[in-house]
Amino acid sequence: MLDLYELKQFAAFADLGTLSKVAGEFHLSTPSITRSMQNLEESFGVKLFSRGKNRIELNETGKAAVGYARKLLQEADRAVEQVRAFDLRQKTIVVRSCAPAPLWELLKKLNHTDPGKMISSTICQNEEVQVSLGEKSCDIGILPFPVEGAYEFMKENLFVSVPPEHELARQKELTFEEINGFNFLLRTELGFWDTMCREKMPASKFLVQTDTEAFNELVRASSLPCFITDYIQEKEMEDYGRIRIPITDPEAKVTFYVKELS
Amino acid sequence: MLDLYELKQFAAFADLGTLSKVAGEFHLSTPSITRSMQNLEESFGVKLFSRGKNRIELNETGKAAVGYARKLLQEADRAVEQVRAFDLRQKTIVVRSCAPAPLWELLKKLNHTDPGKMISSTICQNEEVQVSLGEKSCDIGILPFPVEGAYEFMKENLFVSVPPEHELARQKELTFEEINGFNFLLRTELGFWDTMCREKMPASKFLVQTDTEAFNELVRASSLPCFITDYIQEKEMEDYGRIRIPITDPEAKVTFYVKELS
DNA sequence: AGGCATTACGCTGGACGTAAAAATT
DNA sequence: AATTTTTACGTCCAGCGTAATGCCT
Repeated sequence: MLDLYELKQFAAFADLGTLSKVAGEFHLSTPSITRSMQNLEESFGVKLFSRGKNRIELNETGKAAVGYARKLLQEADRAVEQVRAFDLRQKTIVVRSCAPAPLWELLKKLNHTDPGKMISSTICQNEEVQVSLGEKSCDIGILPFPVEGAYEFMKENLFVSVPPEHELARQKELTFEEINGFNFLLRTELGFWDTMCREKMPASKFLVQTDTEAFNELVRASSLPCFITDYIQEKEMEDYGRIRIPITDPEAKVTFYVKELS
Repeated sequence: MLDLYELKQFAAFADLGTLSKVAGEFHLSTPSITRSMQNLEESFGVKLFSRGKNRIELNETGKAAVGYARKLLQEADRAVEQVRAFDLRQKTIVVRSCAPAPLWELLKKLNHTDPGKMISSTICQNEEVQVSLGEKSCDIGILPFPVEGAYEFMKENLFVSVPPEHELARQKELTFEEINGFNFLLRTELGFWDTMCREKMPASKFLVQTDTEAFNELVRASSLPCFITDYIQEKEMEDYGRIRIPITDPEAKVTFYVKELS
Protein backbone atom coordinates (compact mmCIF):
# COMPACT_ATOMS: atom_id res chain seq x y z
CA MET A 1 0.00 0.00 0.00
CA LEU A 2 1.26 3.43 -0.97
CA ASP A 3 2.54 5.63 1.84
CA LEU A 4 2.02 9.37 1.51
CA TYR A 5 5.05 10.22 3.62
CA GLU A 6 7.25 8.16 1.34
CA LEU A 7 5.66 9.83 -1.66
CA LYS A 8 6.52 13.19 -0.15
CA GLN A 9 10.14 12.15 0.18
CA PHE A 10 10.00 10.85 -3.38
CA ALA A 11 8.75 14.19 -4.69
CA ALA A 12 11.44 15.94 -2.67
CA PHE A 13 14.06 13.71 -4.25
CA ALA A 14 12.82 14.75 -7.68
CA ASP A 15 13.43 18.35 -6.65
CA LEU A 16 16.71 17.97 -4.76
CA GLY A 17 18.45 15.26 -6.75
CA THR A 18 20.19 13.34 -3.96
CA LEU A 19 19.01 11.23 -1.06
CA SER A 20 21.31 13.08 1.33
CA LYS A 21 19.58 16.37 0.65
CA VAL A 22 16.21 14.73 1.14
CA ALA A 23 17.44 13.33 4.43
CA GLY A 24 18.50 16.82 5.47
CA GLU A 25 15.18 18.27 4.39
CA PHE A 26 13.21 15.73 6.40
CA HIS A 27 15.59 15.61 9.39
CA LEU A 28 16.14 11.89 8.84
CA SER A 29 19.21 9.78 8.22
CA THR A 30 20.25 8.85 4.70
CA PRO A 31 19.66 5.11 5.25
CA SER A 32 16.10 5.92 6.24
CA ILE A 33 15.48 7.64 2.93
CA THR A 34 17.14 4.79 1.05
CA ARG A 35 14.73 2.37 2.67
CA SER A 36 11.76 4.63 1.93
CA MET A 37 12.62 4.67 -1.74
CA GLN A 38 13.03 0.90 -1.74
CA ASN A 39 9.65 0.54 -0.08
CA LEU A 40 8.14 2.83 -2.67
CA GLU A 41 9.43 0.68 -5.49
CA GLU A 42 7.97 -2.29 -3.66
CA SER A 43 4.62 -0.55 -3.34
CA PHE A 44 4.47 0.44 -7.00
CA GLY A 45 5.80 -2.97 -7.95
CA VAL A 46 8.12 -1.29 -10.40
CA LYS A 47 11.69 0.04 -10.57
CA LEU A 48 11.71 3.82 -10.25
CA PHE A 49 15.46 4.48 -10.17
CA SER A 50 18.59 3.74 -12.07
CA ARG A 51 21.31 3.02 -9.54
CA GLY A 52 25.07 3.35 -9.83
CA LYS A 53 27.42 2.33 -7.05
CA ASN A 54 27.14 5.66 -5.27
CA ARG A 55 24.60 7.48 -7.32
CA ILE A 56 20.86 7.11 -7.80
CA GLU A 57 18.55 8.87 -10.21
CA LEU A 58 15.03 8.60 -11.54
CA ASN A 59 14.48 6.38 -14.57
CA GLU A 60 11.75 7.13 -17.09
CA THR A 61 9.11 5.34 -15.04
CA GLY A 62 10.29 7.20 -11.96
CA LYS A 63 9.92 10.54 -13.70
CA ALA A 64 6.39 9.65 -14.64
CA ALA A 65 5.67 8.43 -11.11
CA VAL A 66 6.76 11.77 -9.62
CA GLY A 67 3.87 13.42 -11.43
CA TYR A 68 1.35 11.02 -9.96
CA ALA A 69 2.96 11.35 -6.53
CA ARG A 70 2.66 15.13 -6.60
CA LYS A 71 -0.94 14.93 -7.73
CA LEU A 72 -1.80 12.51 -4.95
CA LEU A 73 -0.11 14.60 -2.28
CA GLN A 74 -1.86 17.69 -3.49
CA GLU A 75 -5.21 15.96 -3.42
CA ALA A 76 -4.54 14.61 0.04
CA ASP A 77 -3.83 18.13 1.26
CA ARG A 78 -6.91 19.37 -0.50
CA ALA A 79 -9.00 16.65 1.12
CA VAL A 80 -7.81 17.67 4.58
CA GLU A 81 -8.53 21.31 3.85
CA GLN A 82 -11.99 20.54 2.55
CA VAL A 83 -12.89 18.36 5.50
CA ARG A 84 -11.70 21.05 7.88
CA ALA A 85 -13.67 23.67 5.99
CA PHE A 86 -16.73 21.44 6.09
CA ASP A 87 -16.31 20.97 9.81
CA LEU A 88 -15.96 24.69 10.40
CA ARG A 89 -19.04 25.30 8.30
CA GLN A 90 -20.92 22.78 10.47
CA LYS A 91 -20.04 24.74 13.59
CA THR A 92 -20.83 28.08 11.99
CA ILE A 93 -24.11 29.83 11.46
CA VAL A 94 -23.81 31.89 8.31
CA VAL A 95 -26.14 34.86 8.22
CA ARG A 96 -26.73 37.15 5.28
CA SER A 97 -28.78 40.24 5.88
CA CYS A 98 -30.06 43.04 3.66
CA ALA A 99 -29.65 45.57 6.46
CA PRO A 100 -27.71 46.12 9.69
CA ALA A 101 -30.52 46.63 12.20
CA PRO A 102 -32.27 43.27 11.89
CA LEU A 103 -28.85 41.56 11.71
CA TRP A 104 -27.78 43.05 15.03
CA GLU A 105 -31.10 42.09 16.52
CA LEU A 106 -30.76 38.55 15.22
CA LEU A 107 -27.16 38.21 16.40
CA LYS A 108 -28.24 39.05 19.93
CA LYS A 109 -30.79 36.22 19.83
CA LEU A 110 -28.32 33.77 18.26
CA ASN A 111 -25.74 34.44 20.94
CA HIS A 112 -28.48 33.48 23.35
CA THR A 113 -29.95 30.44 21.62
CA ASP A 114 -26.72 29.01 20.13
CA PRO A 115 -23.96 29.90 22.54
CA GLY A 116 -20.51 28.69 21.48
CA LYS A 117 -21.46 28.54 17.81
CA MET A 118 -19.39 30.57 15.45
CA ILE A 119 -21.36 33.18 13.56
CA SER A 120 -20.40 34.56 10.20
CA SER A 121 -22.51 37.48 9.08
CA THR A 122 -22.58 39.67 6.00
CA ILE A 123 -24.62 42.64 4.96
CA CYS A 124 -25.43 42.58 1.27
CA GLN A 125 -28.07 43.22 -1.35
CA ASN A 126 -31.46 41.50 -1.40
CA GLU A 127 -30.54 39.51 -4.47
CA GLU A 128 -27.39 38.15 -2.87
CA VAL A 129 -29.36 37.04 0.16
CA GLN A 130 -31.80 35.22 -2.06
CA VAL A 131 -29.10 33.57 -4.15
CA SER A 132 -27.26 32.51 -1.02
CA LEU A 133 -30.41 30.98 0.41
CA GLY A 134 -31.05 29.23 -2.89
CA GLU A 135 -27.63 27.61 -3.08
CA LYS A 136 -27.63 26.91 0.66
CA SER A 137 -24.38 28.78 1.20
CA CYS A 138 -25.95 30.46 4.23
CA ASP A 139 -28.10 29.25 7.09
CA ILE A 140 -30.18 32.34 7.74
CA GLY A 141 -31.28 35.14 5.42
CA ILE A 142 -32.87 38.45 6.31
CA LEU A 143 -34.98 40.21 3.66
CA PRO A 144 -37.24 43.28 3.57
CA PHE A 145 -40.12 41.25 2.12
CA PRO A 146 -41.65 37.85 2.86
CA VAL A 147 -40.48 34.68 1.10
CA GLU A 148 -41.63 31.06 1.33
CA GLY A 149 -40.97 29.76 4.83
CA ALA A 150 -39.86 33.07 6.28
CA TYR A 151 -41.34 34.66 9.40
CA GLU A 152 -41.85 38.31 10.28
CA PHE A 153 -38.99 39.54 12.40
CA MET A 154 -39.09 43.31 13.05
CA LYS A 155 -40.03 46.66 11.57
CA GLU A 156 -37.84 49.65 10.89
CA ASN A 157 -38.77 53.12 9.66
CA LEU A 158 -36.56 55.59 7.85
CA PHE A 159 -36.21 59.25 8.90
CA VAL A 160 -34.37 62.25 7.64
CA SER A 161 -32.05 63.87 10.18
CA VAL A 162 -31.26 67.56 9.75
CA PRO A 163 -29.92 70.41 11.92
CA PRO A 164 -32.63 72.80 13.21
CA GLU A 165 -31.45 75.58 10.92
CA HIS A 166 -31.82 73.40 7.79
CA GLU A 167 -34.52 74.36 5.31
CA LEU A 168 -36.12 70.91 5.63
CA ALA A 169 -36.37 71.23 9.41
CA ARG A 170 -39.74 72.99 9.17
CA GLN A 171 -41.44 69.97 7.58
CA LYS A 172 -43.36 67.57 9.80
CA GLU A 173 -43.01 64.80 7.26
CA LEU A 174 -41.28 64.20 3.92
CA THR A 175 -41.37 62.08 0.79
CA PHE A 176 -38.45 60.77 -1.25
CA GLU A 177 -39.65 63.01 -4.04
CA GLU A 178 -39.30 66.08 -1.82
CA ILE A 179 -35.76 65.29 -0.70
CA ASN A 180 -34.63 64.17 -4.12
CA GLY A 181 -31.83 66.53 -5.13
CA PHE A 182 -30.49 67.15 -1.65
CA ASN A 183 -27.07 65.71 -0.97
CA PHE A 184 -26.90 63.23 1.88
CA LEU A 185 -24.32 61.90 4.24
CA LEU A 186 -24.26 58.11 4.08
CA ARG A 187 -22.52 55.35 5.90
CA THR A 188 -21.91 52.55 3.46
CA GLU A 189 -22.61 48.90 4.31
CA LEU A 190 -26.24 49.74 4.66
CA GLY A 191 -27.35 46.94 2.35
CA PHE A 192 -30.67 47.43 0.72
CA TRP A 193 -31.30 50.86 2.34
CA ASP A 194 -28.42 52.24 0.38
CA THR A 195 -29.53 51.03 -3.04
CA MET A 196 -33.14 51.82 -2.34
CA CYS A 197 -32.35 55.45 -1.53
CA ARG A 198 -30.21 55.82 -4.62
CA GLU A 199 -33.07 54.52 -6.72
CA LYS A 200 -35.70 56.73 -5.16
CA MET A 201 -33.49 59.85 -5.23
CA PRO A 202 -31.64 59.80 -8.54
CA ALA A 203 -30.92 63.53 -8.42
CA SER A 204 -29.13 63.37 -5.05
CA LYS A 205 -25.48 62.81 -4.37
CA PHE A 206 -24.32 60.73 -1.45
CA LEU A 207 -21.18 61.39 0.54
CA VAL A 208 -20.07 58.02 1.80
CA GLN A 209 -18.09 57.76 5.04
CA THR A 210 -17.41 54.24 6.28
CA ASP A 211 -15.57 55.04 9.49
CA THR A 212 -18.08 55.48 12.32
CA GLU A 213 -16.20 58.18 14.22
CA ALA A 214 -15.50 60.19 11.10
CA PHE A 215 -19.15 59.84 10.15
CA ASN A 216 -20.34 61.13 13.53
CA GLU A 217 -17.92 64.02 13.30
CA LEU A 218 -19.33 64.94 9.89
CA VAL A 219 -22.87 64.80 11.24
CA ARG A 220 -21.91 67.10 14.06
CA ALA A 221 -19.88 69.58 12.03
CA SER A 222 -21.86 69.84 8.80
CA SER A 223 -25.40 70.81 8.08
CA LEU A 224 -25.85 68.07 5.50
CA PRO A 225 -28.92 65.89 5.97
CA CYS A 226 -28.48 62.21 6.71
CA PHE A 227 -30.70 59.19 7.26
CA ILE A 228 -31.63 57.65 10.55
CA THR A 229 -34.11 55.00 11.62
CA ASP A 230 -36.26 54.52 14.67
CA TYR A 231 -34.22 51.43 15.51
CA ILE A 232 -31.00 53.37 15.64
CA GLN A 233 -32.79 56.27 17.34
CA GLU A 234 -33.75 54.07 20.26
CA LYS A 235 -30.15 53.13 20.70
CA GLU A 236 -27.00 54.98 21.56
CA MET A 237 -27.03 57.15 18.45
CA GLU A 238 -26.26 60.77 19.35
CA ASP A 239 -28.32 63.28 17.40
CA TYR A 240 -26.29 66.42 18.10
CA GLY A 241 -29.51 68.41 18.47
CA ARG A 242 -30.73 67.33 15.04
CA ILE A 243 -34.34 67.02 14.10
CA ARG A 244 -35.88 63.75 12.99
CA ILE A 245 -38.47 63.91 10.17
CA PRO A 246 -40.38 60.78 9.11
CA ILE A 247 -40.55 59.72 5.48
CA THR A 248 -44.08 58.80 4.45
CA ASP A 249 -43.35 56.59 1.42
CA PRO A 250 -44.25 52.97 2.03
CA GLU A 251 -40.70 51.97 1.03
CA ALA A 252 -39.44 53.82 4.11
CA LYS A 253 -41.46 51.63 6.45
CA VAL A 254 -39.92 48.22 6.21
CA THR A 255 -40.81 44.88 7.74
CA PHE A 256 -37.91 42.43 7.84
CA TYR A 257 -38.43 38.72 7.41
CA VAL A 258 -36.11 35.95 8.55
CA LYS A 259 -35.72 32.72 6.64
CA GLU A 260 -33.89 29.89 8.40
CA LEU A 261 -32.63 26.83 6.50
CA SER A 262 -33.11 23.39 8.08
CA MET B 1 -0.08 13.25 7.74
CA LEU B 2 -2.90 11.22 6.25
CA ASP B 3 -2.42 7.44 6.14
CA LEU B 4 -4.02 5.57 3.27
CA TYR B 5 -4.38 2.36 5.24
CA GLU B 6 -6.32 4.19 7.91
CA LEU B 7 -8.44 5.83 5.24
CA LYS B 8 -9.22 2.38 3.88
CA GLN B 9 -10.40 1.26 7.30
CA PHE B 10 -12.37 4.47 7.56
CA ALA B 11 -14.15 3.81 4.27
CA ALA B 12 -14.80 0.24 5.38
CA PHE B 13 -16.36 1.56 8.58
CA ALA B 14 -18.70 3.71 6.53
CA ASP B 15 -19.82 0.53 4.76
CA LEU B 16 -19.94 -1.87 7.71
CA GLY B 17 -21.12 0.42 10.49
CA THR B 18 -19.14 -1.01 13.44
CA LEU B 19 -15.46 -1.11 14.31
CA SER B 20 -15.72 -4.83 15.13
CA LYS B 21 -16.76 -5.67 11.59
CA VAL B 22 -13.94 -3.55 10.23
CA ALA B 23 -11.54 -5.40 12.52
CA GLY B 24 -12.83 -8.70 11.15
CA GLU B 25 -12.56 -7.47 7.58
CA PHE B 26 -8.95 -6.38 8.06
CA HIS B 27 -7.92 -9.29 10.29
CA LEU B 28 -7.01 -6.89 13.08
CA SER B 29 -8.14 -6.47 16.65
CA THR B 30 -10.87 -4.00 17.59
CA PRO B 31 -8.54 -1.79 19.67
CA SER B 32 -6.31 -1.43 16.63
CA ILE B 33 -9.18 -0.04 14.59
CA THR B 34 -10.19 2.25 17.43
CA ARG B 35 -6.69 3.69 17.43
CA SER B 36 -6.67 4.06 13.65
CA MET B 37 -9.85 6.11 13.76
CA GLN B 38 -8.43 8.27 16.54
CA ASN B 39 -5.29 8.83 14.49
CA LEU B 40 -7.43 9.77 11.52
CA GLU B 41 -9.26 12.41 13.53
CA GLU B 42 -5.86 13.65 14.65
CA SER B 43 -4.64 13.81 11.03
CA PHE B 44 -7.70 15.66 9.79
CA GLY B 45 -7.61 17.82 12.88
CA VAL B 46 -11.35 17.46 13.18
CA LYS B 47 -13.89 15.22 14.92
CA LEU B 48 -15.28 12.65 12.51
CA PHE B 49 -17.44 10.58 14.85
CA SER B 50 -20.15 10.99 17.40
CA ARG B 51 -19.38 8.61 20.23
CA GLY B 52 -21.68 7.06 22.81
CA LYS B 53 -20.38 4.89 25.58
CA ASN B 54 -20.35 1.77 23.48
CA ARG B 55 -21.34 3.01 20.10
CA ILE B 56 -19.63 5.11 17.48
CA GLU B 57 -20.97 6.60 14.29
CA LEU B 58 -20.03 9.14 11.67
CA ASN B 59 -21.02 12.73 12.30
CA GLU B 60 -21.82 15.09 9.43
CA THR B 61 -18.17 15.98 8.92
CA GLY B 62 -17.31 12.27 8.99
CA LYS B 63 -19.84 11.51 6.30
CA ALA B 64 -18.33 14.19 4.12
CA ALA B 65 -14.82 12.92 4.87
CA VAL B 66 -15.74 9.42 3.68
CA GLY B 67 -16.28 10.82 0.21
CA TYR B 68 -12.86 12.41 0.12
CA ALA B 69 -11.30 9.25 1.57
CA ARG B 70 -12.82 7.08 -1.14
CA LYS B 71 -11.72 9.48 -3.84
CA LEU B 72 -8.17 9.52 -2.50
CA LEU B 73 -7.97 5.74 -2.26
CA GLN B 74 -9.29 5.39 -5.78
CA GLU B 75 -6.75 7.85 -7.10
CA ALA B 76 -3.96 6.11 -5.25
CA ASP B 77 -4.92 2.82 -6.87
CA ARG B 78 -5.17 4.54 -10.21
CA ALA B 79 -1.74 6.06 -9.75
CA VAL B 80 -0.21 2.65 -9.08
CA GLU B 81 -1.95 1.19 -12.11
CA GLN B 82 -0.78 4.01 -14.33
CA VAL B 83 2.82 3.83 -13.17
CA ARG B 84 2.82 0.08 -13.74
CA ALA B 85 1.30 0.57 -17.17
CA PHE B 86 3.91 3.19 -17.97
CA ASP B 87 6.67 0.87 -16.83
CA LEU B 88 5.35 -1.97 -18.93
CA ARG B 89 5.10 0.37 -21.89
CA GLN B 90 8.76 1.32 -21.35
CA LYS B 91 9.81 -2.30 -21.58
CA THR B 92 7.60 -2.99 -24.56
CA ILE B 93 8.11 -2.29 -28.22
CA VAL B 94 4.71 -1.63 -29.71
CA VAL B 95 4.53 -2.40 -33.41
CA ARG B 96 1.62 -1.62 -35.69
CA SER B 97 1.75 -3.03 -39.18
CA CYS B 98 -0.49 -2.76 -42.21
CA ALA B 99 0.30 -6.33 -43.26
CA PRO B 100 1.50 -9.63 -41.79
CA ALA B 101 4.56 -10.37 -43.93
CA PRO B 102 6.67 -7.31 -43.06
CA LEU B 103 5.58 -7.62 -39.44
CA TRP B 104 6.88 -11.18 -39.24
CA GLU B 105 10.06 -10.11 -40.88
CA LEU B 106 10.49 -7.22 -38.46
CA LEU B 107 9.71 -9.34 -35.40
CA LYS B 108 12.51 -11.71 -36.35
CA LYS B 109 14.94 -8.79 -36.39
CA LEU B 110 13.61 -7.32 -33.14
CA ASN B 111 14.04 -10.61 -31.32
CA HIS B 112 17.61 -10.40 -32.46
CA THR B 113 18.37 -6.73 -31.75
CA ASP B 114 16.25 -6.30 -28.59
CA PRO B 115 16.29 -9.63 -26.81
CA GLY B 116 14.27 -9.66 -23.57
CA LYS B 117 12.09 -6.77 -24.61
CA MET B 118 8.42 -7.41 -24.72
CA ILE B 119 6.86 -6.93 -28.12
CA SER B 120 3.27 -6.00 -28.69
CA SER B 121 2.22 -6.18 -32.32
CA THR B 122 -1.01 -5.48 -34.16
CA ILE B 123 -2.06 -5.73 -37.77
CA CYS B 124 -4.39 -2.93 -38.74
CA GLN B 125 -5.33 -0.45 -41.44
CA ASN B 126 -2.92 2.13 -42.87
CA GLU B 127 -4.81 4.96 -41.22
CA GLU B 128 -4.58 3.35 -37.80
CA VAL B 129 -0.83 2.95 -38.20
CA GLN B 130 -0.50 6.60 -39.08
CA VAL B 131 -2.71 7.78 -36.21
CA SER B 132 -0.81 5.56 -33.80
CA LEU B 133 2.50 7.00 -34.97
CA GLY B 134 1.09 10.49 -34.69
CA GLU B 135 -0.04 10.12 -31.09
CA LYS B 136 3.07 8.12 -30.21
CA SER B 137 1.05 5.18 -28.94
CA CYS B 138 3.36 2.86 -30.86
CA ASP B 139 7.12 2.67 -31.34
CA ILE B 140 7.29 1.26 -34.85
CA GLY B 141 4.85 1.54 -37.73
CA ILE B 142 4.88 -0.40 -41.01
CA LEU B 143 3.19 1.17 -44.05
CA PRO B 144 2.91 0.33 -47.76
CA PHE B 145 4.14 3.79 -48.74
CA PRO B 146 6.96 6.07 -47.58
CA VAL B 147 6.43 8.65 -44.82
CA GLU B 148 8.75 11.24 -43.28
CA GLY B 149 11.62 9.48 -41.53
CA ALA B 150 10.72 5.98 -42.72
CA TYR B 151 13.09 3.64 -44.50
CA GLU B 152 12.42 1.02 -47.19
CA PHE B 153 12.05 -2.38 -45.62
CA MET B 154 10.93 -5.08 -48.07
CA LYS B 155 8.82 -5.79 -51.14
CA GLU B 156 5.89 -8.16 -51.51
CA ASN B 157 3.93 -9.09 -54.61
CA LEU B 158 0.37 -10.40 -54.78
CA PHE B 159 -0.63 -13.49 -56.76
CA VAL B 160 -3.83 -15.32 -57.47
CA SER B 161 -3.78 -18.99 -56.49
CA VAL B 162 -6.14 -21.34 -58.35
CA PRO B 163 -6.44 -25.11 -58.93
CA PRO B 164 -5.17 -26.22 -62.39
CA GLU B 165 -8.71 -26.98 -63.57
CA HIS B 166 -9.92 -23.43 -62.80
CA GLU B 167 -10.83 -21.21 -65.74
CA LEU B 168 -8.28 -18.59 -64.66
CA ALA B 169 -5.47 -21.16 -64.58
CA ARG B 170 -4.75 -20.64 -68.28
CA GLN B 171 -3.77 -16.99 -67.80
CA LYS B 172 -0.10 -16.10 -67.45
CA GLU B 173 -0.94 -12.89 -65.67
CA LEU B 174 -4.04 -11.09 -64.35
CA THR B 175 -5.40 -7.69 -63.40
CA PHE B 176 -7.80 -6.81 -60.57
CA GLU B 177 -10.29 -5.86 -63.26
CA GLU B 178 -10.15 -9.37 -64.75
CA ILE B 179 -10.72 -11.15 -61.45
CA ASN B 180 -13.36 -8.70 -60.25
CA GLY B 181 -16.53 -10.72 -59.78
CA PHE B 182 -14.85 -13.99 -58.80
CA ASN B 183 -15.43 -15.03 -55.23
CA PHE B 184 -12.28 -15.46 -53.17
CA LEU B 185 -11.22 -17.29 -50.06
CA LEU B 186 -9.71 -14.87 -47.61
CA ARG B 187 -7.99 -15.09 -44.27
CA THR B 188 -8.88 -12.05 -42.31
CA GLU B 189 -6.31 -10.05 -40.36
CA LEU B 190 -4.63 -9.18 -43.59
CA GLY B 191 -4.56 -5.48 -42.86
CA PHE B 192 -4.32 -3.25 -45.87
CA TRP B 193 -4.32 -6.15 -48.40
CA ASP B 194 -7.81 -7.00 -47.33
CA THR B 195 -9.28 -3.54 -47.79
CA MET B 196 -7.32 -2.89 -50.94
CA CYS B 197 -8.71 -6.02 -52.60
CA ARG B 198 -12.24 -5.18 -51.60
CA GLU B 199 -11.83 -1.73 -53.11
CA LYS B 200 -10.34 -2.96 -56.36
CA MET B 201 -12.86 -5.82 -56.73
CA PRO B 202 -16.22 -4.43 -55.65
CA ALA B 203 -18.14 -7.13 -57.55
CA SER B 204 -16.42 -10.01 -55.71
CA LYS B 205 -17.50 -11.72 -52.57
CA PHE B 206 -14.95 -12.83 -50.00
CA LEU B 207 -15.31 -15.89 -47.80
CA VAL B 208 -13.41 -15.12 -44.66
CA GLN B 209 -11.89 -17.94 -42.62
CA THR B 210 -9.73 -16.87 -39.70
CA ASP B 211 -8.61 -20.28 -38.45
CA THR B 212 -5.44 -21.30 -40.29
CA GLU B 213 -6.13 -25.02 -40.40
CA ALA B 214 -9.70 -24.52 -41.51
CA PHE B 215 -8.44 -22.11 -44.16
CA ASN B 216 -5.89 -24.57 -45.49
CA GLU B 217 -8.54 -27.27 -45.55
CA LEU B 218 -10.80 -25.00 -47.61
CA VAL B 219 -7.97 -24.25 -50.02
CA ARG B 220 -7.35 -27.96 -50.49
CA ALA B 221 -10.98 -29.03 -50.80
CA SER B 222 -12.52 -26.22 -52.84
CA SER B 223 -11.73 -24.84 -56.24
CA LEU B 224 -12.20 -21.27 -55.09
CA PRO B 225 -9.38 -18.88 -55.93
CA CYS B 226 -7.41 -17.30 -53.13
CA PHE B 227 -4.58 -14.80 -52.77
CA ILE B 228 -0.97 -15.60 -52.11
CA THR B 229 2.21 -13.56 -52.12
CA ASP B 230 5.77 -14.32 -53.06
CA TYR B 231 6.75 -13.85 -49.44
CA ILE B 232 4.42 -16.55 -48.26
CA GLN B 233 5.24 -18.71 -51.27
CA GLU B 234 8.86 -18.84 -50.24
CA LYS B 235 7.84 -20.07 -46.83
CA GLU B 236 6.08 -23.14 -45.57
CA MET B 237 2.83 -22.45 -47.38
CA GLU B 238 1.57 -25.62 -49.02
CA ASP B 239 0.02 -24.98 -52.41
CA TYR B 240 -1.83 -28.26 -52.86
CA GLY B 241 -0.85 -28.31 -56.54
CA ARG B 242 -2.34 -24.89 -57.18
CA ILE B 243 -1.11 -22.52 -59.81
CA ARG B 244 0.25 -19.08 -58.96
CA ILE B 245 -0.62 -16.21 -61.32
CA PRO B 246 0.91 -12.76 -60.89
CA ILE B 247 -1.25 -9.64 -60.73
CA THR B 248 0.12 -6.88 -62.90
CA ASP B 249 -1.53 -3.83 -61.25
CA PRO B 250 0.98 -1.60 -59.51
CA GLU B 251 -1.10 -1.90 -56.31
CA ALA B 252 -0.22 -5.59 -56.21
CA LYS B 253 3.51 -4.88 -56.03
CA VAL B 254 4.05 -3.31 -52.67
CA THR B 255 7.11 -1.84 -51.01
CA PHE B 256 6.83 -1.66 -47.22
CA TYR B 257 8.38 1.16 -45.22
CA VAL B 258 9.29 1.09 -41.55
CA LYS B 259 9.06 4.18 -39.36
CA GLU B 260 10.70 3.99 -35.94
CA LEU B 261 10.01 6.56 -33.21
CA SER B 262 12.86 7.91 -31.04
C1' DA C 1 -25.75 -12.88 27.89
C1' DG C 2 -23.77 -11.28 23.94
C1' DG C 3 -21.99 -7.51 21.26
C1' DC C 4 -19.57 -3.20 21.10
C1' DA C 5 -16.09 0.60 22.03
C1' DT C 6 -12.43 1.95 24.77
C1' DT C 7 -8.55 1.78 28.16
C1' DA C 8 -4.56 -0.60 30.14
C1' DC C 9 -0.59 -3.11 29.44
C1' DG C 10 2.91 -6.14 27.74
C1' DC C 11 5.32 -7.61 23.71
C1' DT C 12 7.32 -7.64 19.22
C1' DG C 13 8.49 -6.20 14.62
C1' DG C 14 9.63 -2.47 12.11
C1' DA C 15 11.76 1.92 11.63
C1' DC C 16 15.36 4.75 12.83
C1' DG C 17 20.24 5.99 13.69
C1' DT C 18 25.23 4.89 13.98
C1' DA C 19 28.97 2.83 11.91
C1' DA C 20 31.24 1.17 8.11
C1' DA C 21 32.11 0.00 3.37
C1' DA C 22 32.71 1.18 -1.40
C1' DA C 23 32.77 4.28 -5.03
C1' DT C 24 32.81 8.76 -7.30
C1' DT C 25 34.41 13.67 -7.70
C1' DA D 1 39.31 14.69 1.30
C1' DA D 2 34.53 15.17 0.80
C1' DT D 3 30.20 13.40 -0.80
C1' DT D 4 27.06 9.78 -1.81
C1' DT D 5 24.60 5.29 -1.61
C1' DT D 6 23.98 1.09 0.53
C1' DT D 7 24.55 -2.72 3.96
C1' DA D 8 25.05 -4.30 8.75
C1' DC D 9 23.72 -3.98 13.23
C1' DG D 10 21.93 -2.40 17.60
C1' DT D 11 18.23 0.23 19.82
C1' DC D 12 13.85 1.77 20.72
C1' DC D 13 9.24 2.92 20.07
C1' DA D 14 4.90 2.54 17.54
C1' DG D 15 1.50 -0.58 16.74
C1' DC D 16 -0.41 -4.87 17.64
C1' DG D 17 -2.97 -8.30 20.55
C1' DT D 18 -4.83 -9.84 25.03
C1' DA D 19 -7.31 -8.81 28.87
C1' DA D 20 -10.35 -6.09 31.30
C1' DT D 21 -13.94 -2.47 31.90
C1' DG D 22 -18.21 -0.37 31.08
C1' DC D 23 -22.21 0.05 28.48
C1' DC D 24 -26.03 -1.03 25.62
C1' DT D 25 -29.57 -4.16 23.63
